[in-house]
Amino acid sequence: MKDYKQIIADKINAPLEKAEIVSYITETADDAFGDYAFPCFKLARVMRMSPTAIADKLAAEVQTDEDIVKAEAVNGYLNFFVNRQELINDAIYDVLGKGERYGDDNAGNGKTICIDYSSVNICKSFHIGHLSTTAIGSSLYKIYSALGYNVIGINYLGDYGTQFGKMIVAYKLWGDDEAIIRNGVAELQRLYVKFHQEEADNPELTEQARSWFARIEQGDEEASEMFEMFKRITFADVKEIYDRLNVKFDSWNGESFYNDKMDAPLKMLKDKGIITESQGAQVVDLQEYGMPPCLLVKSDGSSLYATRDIAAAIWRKREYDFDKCLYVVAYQQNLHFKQFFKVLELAGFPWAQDLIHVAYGMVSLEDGAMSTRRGNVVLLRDVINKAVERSKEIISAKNPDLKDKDKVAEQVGVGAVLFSALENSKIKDITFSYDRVLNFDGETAPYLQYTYARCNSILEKAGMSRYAKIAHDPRALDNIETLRLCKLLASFPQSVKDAAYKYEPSIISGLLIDVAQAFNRFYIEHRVLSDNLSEQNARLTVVEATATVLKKGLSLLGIEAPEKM
RNA sequence: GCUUCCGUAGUUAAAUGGAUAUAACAGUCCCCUCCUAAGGGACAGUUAUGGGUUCGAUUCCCGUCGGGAGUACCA
Repeated sequence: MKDYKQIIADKINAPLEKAEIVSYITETADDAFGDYAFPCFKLARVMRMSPTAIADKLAAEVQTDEDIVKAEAVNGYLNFFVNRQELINDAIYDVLGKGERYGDDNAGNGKTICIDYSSVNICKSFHIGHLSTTAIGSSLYKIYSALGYNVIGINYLGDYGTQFGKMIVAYKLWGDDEAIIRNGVAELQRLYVKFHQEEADNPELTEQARSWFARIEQGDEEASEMFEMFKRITFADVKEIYDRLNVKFDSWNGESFYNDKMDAPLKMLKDKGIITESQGAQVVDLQEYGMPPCLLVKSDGSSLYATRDIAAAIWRKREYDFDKCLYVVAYQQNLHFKQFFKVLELAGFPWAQDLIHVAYGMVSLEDGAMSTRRGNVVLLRDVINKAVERSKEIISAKNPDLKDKDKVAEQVGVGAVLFSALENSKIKDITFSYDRVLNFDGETAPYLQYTYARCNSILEKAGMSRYAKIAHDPRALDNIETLRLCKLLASFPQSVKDAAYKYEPSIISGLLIDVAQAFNRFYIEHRVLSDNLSEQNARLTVVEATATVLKKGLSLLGIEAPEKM
């Protein structure tokens, strides 16, 4: 695509730096106004003229050519019309030329980025509260990879803490091996909930749990064996979910991995005089930064969450030499991240500014917050199963002869679930609703997949695959629907970059919805397959370019695009 | 209390400080002898509130109201 803003800036004879002019140029709100606009209001003071007069004057001075065919002044805006036929052509051939690599970039070559996401807890079932971190993290993984970064996906397992002592106590008291084999994590979960119920009346249990956890830490054989069993059961459970969601990790180093890696960082912080003692605990005072102190060592000498996170950040920097390290974790932990980032900064690590907390909103149920302890959760597996079920129902109603029905139903159902976590700004809270996840109409993954399948069906019927080189009639593309669609296709690479640098996959999902809507309008207005071959060939290029962008965009969200549905 | 995030149609959301605030869902009504109706179209309906900055504010600043989250030995 040509850099129209630059081209236009060169044609504006205003007393401003070119870069500043470029920064003011926007796309028009309505294509009736042209394609790009330069608002003249800021010039009013400099030029001592009204914006309307300035726009008139500048418009008269613009030299039109084959790129910029018209400039006109409207209400203080200087509006430009580009050569739309060429814009359409450039957009299509840019997509077709790059194919599935459209949107890729080399901006990240030679750079490493760590993404800490999903981070499951041992013994806890995978519920919808874990969907956001998993879907957003996995999508950012794919987006940064497309931009050429070397990406390290880290599942920072929650595999450390007194709760595992509690699990052992619960297992020894009420454990039922058959039920565990049959129900896996769900059974562990049941034991965990039971423990918390019983613990309320029997504080003795808490003491036992503490001592069992101490035995895990000391490497006691019986304790370790049980702990390993809990881990195996949890992994079997989450592996199934990750496989279905097509989510991958390069490292599973969890909290316990850093158990023996905290002493050196603590000593270093002490040597630098950052740590002070307060109420028996060792803390970093952050009052002058408007934050409560960051606790690193409890009064009983044991470590805390922040201690492990600091050790982990230092270890990761040494191991991966990351350019950035992202933590895809809910905003509830905003303060925690601000604190430990600040501690690392105070410790003199310049890379502390490369640690980024990618915060997202909470998921709650219609009847309130979820709680693993109270057993009030919606399991992700159940949600996926219901979505796949729904997808099957629709297929049998609308397309009963479809091949690979089960596979397509899985792709559509899983897509719908993933999309629900990626469609909106990540910071928004979500109230989980089956009605919404199971609705496959409108702005949803199935709508995008359906539109892709529509494109594909036309391409298949046309019986050819590469349209780029076939002669075609450009007049078949000279219409507003094609223009709007092609502008969206052309903006895809920038959206991929924006999504990466704002840590916001919804920028891509939003664009894909716009693309699908624009395509479906194009589809209704302009029949593709026809006897007029040069017209057909021209429109086929639009269809193929749309299919390419939809498929690529969906893949960056971690969603598959079935050829037929 | 303090810190912080969020308040846009009935609901869920969009909008680098720019032109008439944009979609979807739900509702009512149209469109399959026509490339997949998981689609398209029509109708109706929105910036919490009071100030300020600005030529121009959903966007930036201050206050008020409402909601979420956090706030020392959990993670």
